[in-house]
Amino acid sequence: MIIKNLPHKTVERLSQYRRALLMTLSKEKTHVFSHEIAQMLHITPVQVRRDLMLIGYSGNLRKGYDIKELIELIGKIIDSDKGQRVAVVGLGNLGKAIISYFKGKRSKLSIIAAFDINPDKINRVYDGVPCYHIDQMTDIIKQNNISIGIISVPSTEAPEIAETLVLSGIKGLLNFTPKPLNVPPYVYLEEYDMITSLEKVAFFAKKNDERFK
Amino acid sequence: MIIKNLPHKTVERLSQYRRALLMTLSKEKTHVFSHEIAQMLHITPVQVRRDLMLIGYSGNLRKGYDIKELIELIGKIIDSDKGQRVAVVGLGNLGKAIISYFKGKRSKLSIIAAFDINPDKINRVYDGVPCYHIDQMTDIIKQNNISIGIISVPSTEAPEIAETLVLSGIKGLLNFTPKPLNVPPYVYLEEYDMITSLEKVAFFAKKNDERFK
DNA sequence: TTCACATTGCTAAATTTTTCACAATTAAAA
DNA sequence: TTTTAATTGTGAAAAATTTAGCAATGTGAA
Repeated sequence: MIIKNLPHKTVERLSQYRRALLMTLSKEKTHVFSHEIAQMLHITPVQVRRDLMLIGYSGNLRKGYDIKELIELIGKIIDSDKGQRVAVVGLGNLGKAIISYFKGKRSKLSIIAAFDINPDKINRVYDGVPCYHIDQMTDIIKQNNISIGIISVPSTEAPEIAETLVLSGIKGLLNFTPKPLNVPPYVYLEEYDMITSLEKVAFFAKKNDERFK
Repeated sequence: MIIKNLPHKTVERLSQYRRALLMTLSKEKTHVFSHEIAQMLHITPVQVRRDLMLIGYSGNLRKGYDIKELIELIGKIIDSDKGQRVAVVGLGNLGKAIISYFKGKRSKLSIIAAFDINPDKINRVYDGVPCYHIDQMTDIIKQNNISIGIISVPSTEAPEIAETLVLSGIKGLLNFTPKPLNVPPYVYLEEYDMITSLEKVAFFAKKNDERFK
């Protein structure tokens, strides 16, 4: 299902709604109100309703939204029906953390390969994900039709890795190194830097603290 | 230095500007143009100039911005002059990754303690950060005036950990678990979920792919 | 010294995102 | 059956964020 021009932020929240709903799933509770979802995610109920409106989902006026239906619909919108395969490049602490976070998280995304240069790691399997040498990256990506790459190598290596991934035909990249990358426009790039998050927390914690003093 | 009502997004970008500038720092290059910063971070030059305007920094009309001066000014705005101390709770792969990311990243933020329940980890030092048992958390946080907590425990534990941290007097929290938390308004909470990032990449990669097909 | 021109700084406009406000609706209670 | 009360859905307003457009300026070249 394709809905044209879904706002960036809405896409992000849809993923969060689904995650939160999957966590609250139970036999007794089949429906959820907008204000319940809102409370879980620290946003407003209107925003939830607006997002659901954008994806054309209607709730029941007195019972709220059908949890199972909603989860399914979000899947139809944000997941690719064929599924998408993911590779993690760099199997250090972060790479391993990502893989174990992912374990058991159903979803149409599956991490099916990891790459590293450390011989101790190569040809071993981590949480169900086999690790290969980086030299094999292009081949394995092409063979397995992997379309998404997660970069968790040391930042000095990041640009070269990114280039190789792009040449291997990757369609989306998630860069966890602090090194800003450059990719062609047909590759979607998302960068996340922990330091920035932490500095943001530090800044607003400080500000908050002054305000509540 | 305090500038009232600095936009949320600007704070985030200031941190990124600093990081990017620290990476380009060299003897030969003392100045940088707005379009150079912009290119590194995939944003527009106008946006860079606007942000710098908000913090009251003036560049040189033909040479651009003085890199050293700018780094220093950003520090004056987003850092706390006394510095802020940080604790990592949960020393699994993610906790270790965070600590090692942080190593050597100067800055007024310092990770000075880690907490876990695994006896093998307790009383050991990881990348310069000592690990204590979670039972000691409140004491150590108070003694060392730690104001920021990073939560990297399994998501089931997160709410309890958050509560303890809040009671210990923490001012800001960075939650890496997919479990949404609740904290009082005087605590700044930032949540980051890798799965959401990855799903976003997947969604826009798919969309991009259709567009460029 | 004068000129050319790339860049900054900034106002105003545009766009995106969030919130308000309230009519419509319907499940459950009376 | 009627009433009540809580919730949805949404147009319109507000707020936040980004971008356009351009005058002003200062550097280096002529």
